[in-house]
Amino acid sequence: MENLDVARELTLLADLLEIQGANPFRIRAYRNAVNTVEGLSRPLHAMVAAREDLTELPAIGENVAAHIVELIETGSIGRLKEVEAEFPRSLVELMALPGLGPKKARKLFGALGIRTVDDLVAALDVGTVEKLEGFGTKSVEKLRHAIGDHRKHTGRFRLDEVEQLIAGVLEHMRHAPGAKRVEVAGSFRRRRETIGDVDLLAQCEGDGTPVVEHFVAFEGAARAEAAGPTKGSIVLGSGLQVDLRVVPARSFGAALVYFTGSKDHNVAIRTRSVREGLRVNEWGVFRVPEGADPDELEKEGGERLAGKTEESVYKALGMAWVPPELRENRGEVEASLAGKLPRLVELDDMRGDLQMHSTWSDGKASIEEMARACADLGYEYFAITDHSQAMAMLAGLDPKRAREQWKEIDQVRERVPEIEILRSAEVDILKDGTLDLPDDILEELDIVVISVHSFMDQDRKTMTDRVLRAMNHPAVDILAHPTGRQLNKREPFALDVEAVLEAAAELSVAVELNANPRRLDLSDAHVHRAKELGVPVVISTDAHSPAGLSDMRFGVDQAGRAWLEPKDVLNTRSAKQFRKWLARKPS
DNA sequence: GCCGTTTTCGGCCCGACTGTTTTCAGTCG
Repeated sequence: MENLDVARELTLLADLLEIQGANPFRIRAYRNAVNTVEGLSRPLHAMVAAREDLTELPAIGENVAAHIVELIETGSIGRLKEVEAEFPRSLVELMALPGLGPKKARKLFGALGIRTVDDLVAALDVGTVEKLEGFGTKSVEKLRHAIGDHRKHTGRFRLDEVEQLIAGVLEHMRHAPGAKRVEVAGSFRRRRETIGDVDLLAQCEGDGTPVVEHFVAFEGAARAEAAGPTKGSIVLGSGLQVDLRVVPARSFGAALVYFTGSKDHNVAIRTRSVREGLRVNEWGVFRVPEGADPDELEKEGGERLAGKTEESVYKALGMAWVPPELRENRGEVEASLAGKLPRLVELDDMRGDLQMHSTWSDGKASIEEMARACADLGYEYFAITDHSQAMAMLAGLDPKRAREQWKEIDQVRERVPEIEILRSAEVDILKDGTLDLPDDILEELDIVVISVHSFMDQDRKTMTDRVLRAMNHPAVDILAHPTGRQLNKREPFALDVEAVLEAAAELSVAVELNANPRRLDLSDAHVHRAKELGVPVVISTDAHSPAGLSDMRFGVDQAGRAWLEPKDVLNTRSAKQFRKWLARKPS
């Protein structure tokens, strides 16, 4: 049982309690606990096994701690079973539909016995939903659209997909009448690995209606969901929802903080500000007048302290500006107040790229083309890591071809002297944990990268033992894409990541943060755990062409979400310092 | 259900838009 499984069960409990109509603050308490669990870098099952006190964790008290222990030790939560007896867990599937919340889900279930999206479709078809109190022709129409979208995609889009999907919207908004500036906020700005919907912010003085009207008229919009004087919402043909908010310059920074989120981050800073007699909303930071009832104030009532820039908003709250990647209420608020925010790793810090392929295996470009592309990026060094022989369909290298490749590397070293080329290979970890190239080849490589590409359905113990055995080979330097996941496509394979990271620390093996936006493997929480354990991290693109080298920025963003500083990332080191690390082991 | 520079009870972030409930609940972020 992984932390994500625990988070899922607790979320389910919160959702069902909401349908049941439980105390909203109790529901929020569960959701706060979920946020803690999702951000936790250590596995709860290990903490439970070690009899650690879970109530030490933020937002987890006696009750939730008991639920977690029960879940891990018995596989289920009694409290959840009780609620499920009243409302089936399939109802939360309904709540995934935009516009359908807990109240309506309860109503559909109570009045019509609807449990699933399929049930809902049937009821919509026979017209019984429309007759329900609280539902009308419009809401029925919206539900039909929502179901269509729901079936079209999994609900979330990868970061790189969203970049492409919103390019047209951003171009369109450049011509919005009266809009001075348009920024993307939300989870996209926080650089989460997947995005649910996109939040745009436009700056405009006075009435925002023309900006919103221009926005909803975007030709790529399948339909408009909402359009008011300060807010609009469209759904693109892909099913991606894009929301727009329009604010004046004096509020732009406050709105940017607010719509960048995360929700938990906002709640944390607002809760703090209430204690200071301040009020924070998307219009600014305001001092609540002595004796005034905050509920009676206008949205911009009271003395305005800040709002124009994000920096001013945080400063008014006694905080340093927080990088968007950190805004998850996982310690950044406290760190900001204490002046102890990390200086996150940036693209400019990167001095080399340690995984890429050439035409020697499944890459699209020659070694020389990759070398020149890396030199153009300003790197000091890079590693050519073509596949090993087990990857026959990818033209993986056997010992003979590896030696041939080295001759070509020598030639390219002469032709492109401005960059250091490391002789390497992405060596397959075979089914039994042995490596796919013989020791004499491994010893002659400058750097050895290993990874799993086969038998990914092994059980957790077999897979973990296999990876640990491979890591114990003295020639190994880097474990690449450790969990094998592909976002929205392939689940990570069963692996005890905690055990792997502990071994990496002991064996002085680095772990890769694969920067390819389809992978981003390890995840941010696991990378954070690597940092805690002192495991060196490398950020590599796994590029199969010169264009693929630009994926580095996705890896750097993810590293920022894991709180990584330049010193935590091996390939921020100069070539000389990196060479020193390579020489750390006798072999 | 959690939490404490209002410490073991009484709070808990704040605003916009939609649809339909003629004065506001539900949903969303």
